[in-house]
Amino acid sequence: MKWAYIEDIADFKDQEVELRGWVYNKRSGGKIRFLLIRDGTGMIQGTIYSEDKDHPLFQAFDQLTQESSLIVRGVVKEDKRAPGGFELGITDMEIIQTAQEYPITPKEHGIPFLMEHRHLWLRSQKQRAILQIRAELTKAIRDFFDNRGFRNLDTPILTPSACEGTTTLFETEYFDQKAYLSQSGQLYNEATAMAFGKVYCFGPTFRAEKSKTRKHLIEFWMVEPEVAFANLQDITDLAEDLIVSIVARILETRKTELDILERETSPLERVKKPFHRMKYGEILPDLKKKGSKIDWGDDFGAPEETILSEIYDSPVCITHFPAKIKAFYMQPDEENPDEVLGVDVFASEGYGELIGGGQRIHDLGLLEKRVKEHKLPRDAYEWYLDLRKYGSVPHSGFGLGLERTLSWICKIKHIREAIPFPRLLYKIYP
RNA sequence: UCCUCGGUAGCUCAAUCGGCAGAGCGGGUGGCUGUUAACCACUAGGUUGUAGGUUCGAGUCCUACCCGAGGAGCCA
Repeated sequence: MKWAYIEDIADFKDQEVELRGWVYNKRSGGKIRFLLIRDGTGMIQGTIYSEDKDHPLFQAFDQLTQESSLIVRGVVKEDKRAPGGFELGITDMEIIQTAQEYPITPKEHGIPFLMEHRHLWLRSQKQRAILQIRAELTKAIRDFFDNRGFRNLDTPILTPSACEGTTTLFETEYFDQKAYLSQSGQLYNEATAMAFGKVYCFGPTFRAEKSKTRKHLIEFWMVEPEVAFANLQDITDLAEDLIVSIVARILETRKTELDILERETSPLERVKKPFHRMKYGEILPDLKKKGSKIDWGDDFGAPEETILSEIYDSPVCITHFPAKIKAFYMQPDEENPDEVLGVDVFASEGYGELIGGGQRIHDLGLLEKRVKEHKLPRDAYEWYLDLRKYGSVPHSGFGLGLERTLSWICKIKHIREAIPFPRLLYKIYP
């Protein structure tokens, strides 16, 4: 008999199939029994009917507990009464393992309990929907860059020094040296961009910051493109195109999952080019008008991100930040050296910063000066300075946080649900 | 790191002024021909986060600690 997956069940109407999966829930009614089976691709209701109270299938059914694993065989029937529109008339059942009392019952649970059982929570409908969209999002991002001729070149996770020298890094041993977990692939991207023109890296990054908010993970995934000869304008266009492209893909292919999450799609449908683009200095008066206490030179905080999404109902690009709040490698604006050619993209609906990036310093002298000003160990950056000695060109790039983007697309309350196993402040189990 | 709130059955929660520790779900037993987080009846299940203190008496009040949640700063 053919082993089928539930997501393809419509193709097997009136045919006999074998399904392999787990018990999601069961209900019984005297001479009829209902079994909700999930197989990782979907869910279907199986039915057993008999006049005989002691029918072997009833006996097997009665043994089943939530999340027991089993193989069932039967005929696929279309039935409007069944969730999903199809059901399986079970003719044969093989129990693989009878699950012990399953902790996550089909009732409400609290966050601490669910987090403690994250390895099981992943089986729930909403968690599956979020992570299904995550998988599609990753694919959409790769497709976007691959289709534009970008080369995917991985950057190291173990690094000899800080990329930006600001945020706290995880330190580890590297034989007789110290090493740090990467917090960005950018500096290495700049090297590969000089070798390949257009590159991107896509991998995990680590921040040892003691952040405890719904927008922060200790370990998160980031895609970082870097383009030789690109300026701020070019890279802002790229950032817009990327976001428009991935949102469109999710709307097109993951409607079912967005429905499971009860995600209203109209804010996503509004994600079209061009985005609102403003200089930092231009947006300040609007922020202040709405109650922000920000002054020129302050970085955006949570209140500013909230206000931005109150003013605009789609993503916004902010450029030309004060130099002192940005990283050492940011290219200053020629007309106004206190400002740098950086761009941040803020999501709508209060989800905050999705993208941070901009144009990098390509002048050797200026970069050397910045390294000194930021008190960075010059010998660790020697290779990075080399990139400015041998055919230096203006170049730009950015980083997009995968989990933040996913949180926004799914409109979930907390970023911890946007990754299978979140690493949170002081929390590394399971 | 700071601020706020919380910890009672496997889970979600209740317990009046300090006065016998309870319900729903889940488990077990039985019932029901179409259930949709099924339903109905019965049943088992407790070191009230830990340590100390006040009191005739503490889940409740006080002190310290542990754990968790929400928020801030920093960032993607």
